[in-house]
Amino acid sequence: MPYDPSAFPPFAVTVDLVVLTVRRHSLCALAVRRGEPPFQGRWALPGGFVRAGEDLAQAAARELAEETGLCVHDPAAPSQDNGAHLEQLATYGDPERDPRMRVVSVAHLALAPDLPAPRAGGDASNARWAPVEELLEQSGYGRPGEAVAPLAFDHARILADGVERARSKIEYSSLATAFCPPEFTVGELRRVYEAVWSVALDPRNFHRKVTGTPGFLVPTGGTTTRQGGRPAQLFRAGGATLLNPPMLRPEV
Amino acid sequence: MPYDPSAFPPFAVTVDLVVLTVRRHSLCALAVRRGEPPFQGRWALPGGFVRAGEDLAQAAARELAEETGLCVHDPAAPSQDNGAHLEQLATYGDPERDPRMRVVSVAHLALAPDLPAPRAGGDASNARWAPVEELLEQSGYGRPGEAVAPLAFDHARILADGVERARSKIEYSSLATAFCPPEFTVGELRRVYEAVWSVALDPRNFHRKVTGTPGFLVPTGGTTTRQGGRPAQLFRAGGATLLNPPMLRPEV
DNA sequence: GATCATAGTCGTCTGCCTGACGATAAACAC
DNA sequence: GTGTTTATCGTCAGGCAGACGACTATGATC
Repeated sequence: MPYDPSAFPPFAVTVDLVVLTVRRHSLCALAVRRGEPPFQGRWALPGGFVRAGEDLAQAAARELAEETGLCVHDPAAPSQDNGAHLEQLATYGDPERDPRMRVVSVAHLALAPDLPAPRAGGDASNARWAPVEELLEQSGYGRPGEAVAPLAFDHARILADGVERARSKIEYSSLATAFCPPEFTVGELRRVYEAVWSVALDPRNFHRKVTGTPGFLVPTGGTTTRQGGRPAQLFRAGGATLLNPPMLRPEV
Repeated sequence: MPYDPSAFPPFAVTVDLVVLTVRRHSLCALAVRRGEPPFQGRWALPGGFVRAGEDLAQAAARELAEETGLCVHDPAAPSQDNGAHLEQLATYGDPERDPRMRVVSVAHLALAPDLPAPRAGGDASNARWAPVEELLEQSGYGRPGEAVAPLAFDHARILADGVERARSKIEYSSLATAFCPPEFTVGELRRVYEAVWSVALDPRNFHRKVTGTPGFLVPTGGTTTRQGGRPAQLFRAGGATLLNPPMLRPEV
């Protein structure tokens, strides 16, 4: 069909964020409470409209900074610490997903080290880190449990997709280090895997695997005893981004 | 910020398709020649506007049918043959990507068995299957070679992302069978892997791997000699979608 | 200070999978 | 029949992962 500027319907385009972190041995996501209809009072993923001159990645980084204060880790400037990993997740465009109008949401996935309490921003009257299994209960994506209202819109689906992406991506990439502070121990990294996968890993085999993968971990020379027990070596994330062979996720 | 219907800029939303197939031992993508500005006369990926009441996946399936006649393989109705695999790839929303207006494109990846010559549809004055390396030359995503005009818009980038997705996904899933006709031999499946990865695989180890993976291949009982040589067993794709352990892509 | 609990680190062993490659089988071309 | 092509089965060595023993170094408790 020939080009006709009036032939296409207008859409609103938003970015929604699945921000994951590991707190107290469990995988948590950032949720904001909606301060207005629709879904007023319900929990939702942070997000907002893409602005006129703005790229999708820019919009996601801006929203992330507004909600958490996190700066996106720029591979060109690795000196910047506390930078989070941010990547595009998927796009959700069901015509019925927002009752107000036709909204297409480009969801992004952010991985961050454990942070202090989030600050609520924008139209959210509250914000919190919630265990993902708790957020996904009552939504068909988790085990039934406490009577918690499901996430607004299709955000449970988006969160489930983001969690699944994170779970599979730490298998074959060094992304698990994005959940850790700049310096961390092998045990802390192992607890990240255990929290994200909800499994127990053998500390000895895990240690052999991560220290034996070239470029994954770089020793800093320091040690720490913050976990109790024998002091552990401190590491930084090495340059390698792909793990080959991958870390194997145990069968359930 | 409070909700204000006038606070967001309007976008056009399109779907673009990376349709891949294997022809004559090389990975090919569907390209359409643009019949109008911008980029008039240049090759581009097929695609079009998402309609008002249409889901993104519906729009992609509709465009695919318009351009190729392919029906999307519905897992709920596996009896339908010649069904292609279709999945969302990524979304591209650079403000400058379309000089006419602000367009966000939700790219999809389709994998199809070898097809007869494509039919040009919509505003395309021509359509063809072109080897991906040829389409990616001159675009910074392939080796320099013949003087071929690069793809329109950011379609070279989209194609490169789609090809990379296909290359990595056949490692750990049974998706390579989507490139094959309903019944195929181990050798034909091997040539799919060889074409997509541009490598040579050992026929004996490949045979051991695919026949030894439960649920990957189901023998139909028939044999064929369409490749010459000793008759080969015919298989259908089994129910397994994930390959565990994965097929290993040889180092370059 | 001895003992215990906790966590980290190094080794060993076994089984599975892969890559390399030899050998055989069944068709077709001449 | 001989040669060529493709399919299929087998063998062997190396690498890696899971299971698990052993030892080390700290803090807590008695």
